[in-house]
Amino acid sequence: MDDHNSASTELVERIAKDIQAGTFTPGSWLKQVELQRKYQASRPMIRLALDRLSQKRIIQHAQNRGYYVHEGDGDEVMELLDLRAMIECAAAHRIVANATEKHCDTLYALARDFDEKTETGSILEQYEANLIFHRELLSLSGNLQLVTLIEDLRHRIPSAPASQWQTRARVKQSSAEHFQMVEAVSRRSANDLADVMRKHILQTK
Amino acid sequence: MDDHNSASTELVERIAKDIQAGTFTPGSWLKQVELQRKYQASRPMIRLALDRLSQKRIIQHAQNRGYYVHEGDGDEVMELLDLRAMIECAAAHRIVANATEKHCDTLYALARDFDEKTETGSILEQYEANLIFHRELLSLSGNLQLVTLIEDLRHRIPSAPASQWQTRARVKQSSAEHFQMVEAVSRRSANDLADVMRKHILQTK
DNA sequence: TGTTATAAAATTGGCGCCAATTTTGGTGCA
DNA sequence: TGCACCAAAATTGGCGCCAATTTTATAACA
Repeated sequence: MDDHNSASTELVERIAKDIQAGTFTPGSWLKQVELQRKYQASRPMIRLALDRLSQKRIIQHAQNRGYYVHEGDGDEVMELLDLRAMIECAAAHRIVANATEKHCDTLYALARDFDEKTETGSILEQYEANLIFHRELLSLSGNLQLVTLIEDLRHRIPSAPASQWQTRARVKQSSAEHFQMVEAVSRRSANDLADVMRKHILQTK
Repeated sequence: MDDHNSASTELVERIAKDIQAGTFTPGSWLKQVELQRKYQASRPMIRLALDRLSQKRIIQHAQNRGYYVHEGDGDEVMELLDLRAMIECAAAHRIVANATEKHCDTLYALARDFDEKTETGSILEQYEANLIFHRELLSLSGNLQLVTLIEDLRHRIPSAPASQWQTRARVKQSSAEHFQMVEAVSRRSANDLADVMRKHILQTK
């Protein structure tokens, strides 16, 4: 469909992923020539990608100085997490209402998948398995806009990979919470699901 | 702070407002030369604005064909309204918890303001007075991210000014609902507030 | 008369250039 | 030695150009 669009979109996603992965730490400058080399893209492409990322609040822009990775204000991060929790909890009722037996099985499989990555996989693999689980869970709300919205919100939360997924204990707890969510869905308990989700999100600082 | 940014941001807002106002109807093409004339801006500026609007899902892009005003899929519009309702209702509890007497007075004043615009003001004035009321109400949630998020969501709902604010009856009902919201806040009834908000949002098709 | 092929016009899209601004490094002075 | 000032280098930012594609208009043909 769109050829040009896919090129720049892909570029945006690659940079965003590298920011999440910690290749570019919060506060560091994203120099255009450097990005040109790193991603083998033309200058205008890079500039477009940077503008899009700044619109998404993933990076910030300073006139005549350039773009730098957004440093999460303590309050802002809390607000974003809070907002995520609000929305996802509100979706809990829809999720349990729409979930069939088959959906539960799928969710369980994805939860197991994440759990395995916990042991063997790289941090990036863990991150992605986690994303897939949550995407599947939220899609049960029946509202596709909600799924993409939450994903956008996620991107806006500054990555601190070192602290975020640092302790194995925290990752393991996340995995355990995933199973608790699946269980709550199976039991058709919206309130329990909402509780676990809120805890899951807010603790995943 | 940002000079360049403010220029393009302003341009984006002007075009967005014109789209909301119905100057550009859903489905119509946004030709770059035309926009250049209309907004007295350079080609790259226009292109940047168009890209930003397409990222915001306000307009859509077709490779080598151009940009056109996003035509709301029936389902998509419903999902967006549904999402708005979910989030705002979830915020209802926070709102009543944070609202002081003074806040209620402010809200009442804004509700009255909208009501007056209902009689005397232009459609655009009504639209803006409505926006201000809701912004004030939502800001009581204590979460600034939520306020801007809802505003973004609003922009993504295709305007049909002719049908949206067409009937005076509907506008009057909106105004009445505003007062009901203020009353619910005053009575510290989160559930009532949530109910009115949901109704208000979903009926404002 | 309706349809297809072709050419001209219009529109979009990518790229490089150069000016404006900021940062950096060095020099002179108290 | 520390500080202020100045010049050079680096970086960003806006603009116009031209190629690629699509659309429209025209003409030829069944």
